[in-house]
Amino acid sequence: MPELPEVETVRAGLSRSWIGRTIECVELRRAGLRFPFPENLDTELTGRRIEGIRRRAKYLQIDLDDGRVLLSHLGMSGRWTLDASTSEGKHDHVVLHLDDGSISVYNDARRFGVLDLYEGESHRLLDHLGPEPLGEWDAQQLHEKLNRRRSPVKIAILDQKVVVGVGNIYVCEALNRCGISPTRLACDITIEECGTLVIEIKKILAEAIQAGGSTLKDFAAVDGTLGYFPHQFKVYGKEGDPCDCGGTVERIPQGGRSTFWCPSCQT
DNA sequence: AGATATTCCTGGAGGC
DNA sequence: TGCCTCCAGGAATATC
Repeated sequence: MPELPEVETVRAGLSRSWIGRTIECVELRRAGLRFPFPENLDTELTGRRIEGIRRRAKYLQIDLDDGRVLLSHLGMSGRWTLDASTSEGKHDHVVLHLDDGSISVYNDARRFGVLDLYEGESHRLLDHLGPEPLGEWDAQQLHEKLNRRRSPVKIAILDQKVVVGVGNIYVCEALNRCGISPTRLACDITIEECGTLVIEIKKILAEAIQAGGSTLKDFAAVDGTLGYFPHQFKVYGKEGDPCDCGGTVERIPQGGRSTFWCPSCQT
């Protein structure tokens, strides 16, 4: 499941191949993914040159030469494959033919992804989003958001209005590094603890981007060979394993998903 | 407004 | 081997 670091690496990979290219032909193999595609998406994209690719939260914003933006979210299993040799895979939903003769394929088994076209600054999926964790994000901002929430801190951090891009894996890892129990109420997290959380979240995301950049310098994330980064997790998926502190990693359900944590050192 | 439940979807894992 | 059930999860959406 791509989290922010994965999306950032995909952005870098796509940028290298796509920027400056013109889309010559678009094949839509179905009418939509999570949401229906906008009307005539294929012809609207045809002839457009790609001028840049930005990222907001886990959304990719592909800037086109007519001022419009192609919005792409990978959902759980979405994947852009560049220089595809075939576009006949089982879940190949969208195919772009570029003016250098290459073929880019969007594949998404679970179809939680999004592909949309918009113009201007505003989009319904972007407008409500909270701060970027790797931007000017600090303890004060986090504390203000957590302050008025009575849900567990782990659930609150997953809320895109609190901070964007921190998914289930990295919130578990960050709380473990900070020694904070995922079951604590958000409003009980002190400003000092918010400071630690902000620092650790920034660090863990930056490390993951670094790992992606070095391990996947050939942009494996978008050439179809890899869905996960070979990243070392301390608690995520480690139920029953020993924690560094000597305790044992446990798994508990929170909001219908799994939280991995160590009750010995996270209090 | 905030909390909670539901929803989308398929592949993979475990049980028998 | 095969069938069945359950689970994973981002995040919008509806409901209370």
